[in-house]
Order: sequence, then C-alpha cells, then structure tokens
Amino acid sequence: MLNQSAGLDRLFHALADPARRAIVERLSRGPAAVSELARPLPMSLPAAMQHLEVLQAAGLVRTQKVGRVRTCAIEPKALSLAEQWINARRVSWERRLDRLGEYLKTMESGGDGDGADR
Amino acid sequence: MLNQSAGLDRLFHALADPARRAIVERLSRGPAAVSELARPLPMSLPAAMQHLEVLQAAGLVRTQKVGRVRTCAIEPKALSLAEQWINARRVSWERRLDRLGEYLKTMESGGDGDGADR
DNA sequence: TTGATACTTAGGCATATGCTTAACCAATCG
DNA sequence: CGATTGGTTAAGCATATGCCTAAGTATCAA
Repeated sequence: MLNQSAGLDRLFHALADPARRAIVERLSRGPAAVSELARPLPMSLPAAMQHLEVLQAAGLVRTQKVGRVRTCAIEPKALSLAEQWINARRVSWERRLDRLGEYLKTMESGGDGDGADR
Repeated sequence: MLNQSAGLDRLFHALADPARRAIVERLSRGPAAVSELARPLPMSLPAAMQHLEVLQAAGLVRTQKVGRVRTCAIEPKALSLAEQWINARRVSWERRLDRLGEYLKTMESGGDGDGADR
C-alpha cells in the first residue's frame, strides 16, 4: 500500500473545511464554473479560488478553462484514498476486538492462554 | 442527517496530520499509554500530547487516567461520520453519472430529451 | 521522605491558513 | 474600440498550528 502520507495529509486537510466540502458537495452533483461555486460561499471570489486550489492540490478537483470560463469537476478516485485508510483502521480494530472475544471465551472455559495485548 | 459540519471539520482536521494518523493507527491495534504513543513520534512529549488533544476533541480517542498513567483508546464510531460523508458524495456523483449514461443512450437512439446539466 | 516516573501547564516563537482589498489580464458584447 | 464579465495575482493582516523548553503536579517505589 506504501505510505502515501503526504497525499492523505492534503486530502484530509482539503476536506477539513466547510467551504471546501460545500464545493465538493456541489461538484458531486455536476460540474460548475468558478464563480458558480463561489456565489453561495460567504467570502470573496479570490478566497473561494484559494479553496479551489487546495482541492486541486489534493487531487479532489480537476479544472479546465474554455474561453474565459474555468469549469470544475470532482475527481471521484481521490476520495477513495481516504476511504481506504479509514477502512484499514476498521479492519485493524475489528480484528483486535475479535481476538479479544476469543480470549474472553478461552478465559471462560478455564484455559490459561497468553492473551497479552502488547 | 443534519449538517454536523463542525464535527466533520474537527474529524478531518484531526486526520490531516501524519503524527495524529500514526496515533490512530497505533490505537486501532489496541490501547496504549500517552508515553507509549509519543515514543515513536519525532517530537517532544508535550507536542504529542497536543496531538492527542486534537484527536480527543474530534471524538476519535477516549482516554482514562489510572494512577499516573493515562490510557488511550480509539472510538471506532467517530470514523464512521467521515465515512458517511464520503459515501454520500459517492452516491451523489454515481447517480449523476447514471443519469448521464441514460441521456447518452437517449441521444444514441435519436431522441431529444432535456439533458440540461444545470 | 527522597527520588524517579508519567504526565501537565505555561510561555514563546516560526510558519501556515483564511481572508480581504486593489489591481490586472483576457474573452465577449454593444 | 470601450465596457463588461470571469477569472487571476499580489500584498497585507489576523489568527491558528505545531513545536520547543522549562517548570510544575501527582503517583509509585525504595
């Protein structure tokens, strides 16, 4: 899986802001121009642009300029990186809880069993 | 589902740092004391503590002090909030791509169909 | 009670973020 | 051409983050 740490940094950081999530939410319903994305946000256009740049740096958004209009769209694959990390954690702790369950059953039936957690 | 925006802010922000993810990774394999979590990190103990505080504020980690040792554990439920948000996005854009597919099929068979995207 | 261990708090500092306003280009439009 | 529209760049500023060192506090061990 390789570490991919910097990518996760950028990805989670990009998602850690309501304005940026709002942009992603809007874009998951279809492409939009920069000013269209900025309009509903409580900030200036340049500020919204900076958020867009963060999203692009995270690979979440792809843009393309035609004439004087820049059209933005989500990059669905980007989110799956975050998803995978979260899933990996879940697998990890579920396995642990299973082992704990086994251990408790062993206890019950009077065995000794090295259940050392560390 | 209600907005839950502040919670997502804290959650994603907490995950947007390699040291904090390392802590979560360690804890998904089982509970640990503060100093045990700090040891592998390239920083001082107080710095590690601050990361721990961020994780607690995000609801990702629960701690409990016994004697002079504070033991930390993950709160599996916390991650599911992030997961849900990501899933919701996916559902949204998959529906959209389906509609787009339908539209293209309609085109193909010569129909007109209002496929306006906006 | 003395000392070591395991955190905690406080203060300070460098850099990063988020935002603003004020220009500045580049395609349209009249 | 000259004015608009849509976007971009630049500079500046306030606050937030991330880290450190130094100085506590509270067990536990001898």
